[in-house]
Amino acid sequence: MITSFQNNVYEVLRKVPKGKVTTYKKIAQALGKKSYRAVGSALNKNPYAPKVPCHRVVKSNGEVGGFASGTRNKIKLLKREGITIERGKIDLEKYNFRFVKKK
DNA sequence: CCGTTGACTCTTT
DNA sequence: AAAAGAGCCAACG
Repeated sequence: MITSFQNNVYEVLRKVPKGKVTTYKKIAQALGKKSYRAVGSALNKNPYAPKVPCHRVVKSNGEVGGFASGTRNKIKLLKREGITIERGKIDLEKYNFRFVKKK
């Protein structure tokens, strides 16, 4: 069962381009909420695996975070997209993606 | 409806 | 720097 909340998360995350990453917090903010945890839960159930790049979502402090198929695998995928990860952390300043802010 | 759990985040020790 | 506590929202039983 796909809830509206999950659908929102997937739609936003779908906009993240290859080679960039976002954080759970930003997604929540994009939805106008502070449900950081709920966002993670939604991604864990992610029914649109190839459509939604859940591996491009990291924690706000730069750590990779979690992954349904193993954090190790997540890191590998990110590196494959051209993202450099050092000591299990990502340069948010470098790869941080901004959702189109419509004024 | 209430309590527990979770791929989180921030502040304080 | 590392650990602990508090805050947050949604899904499940």
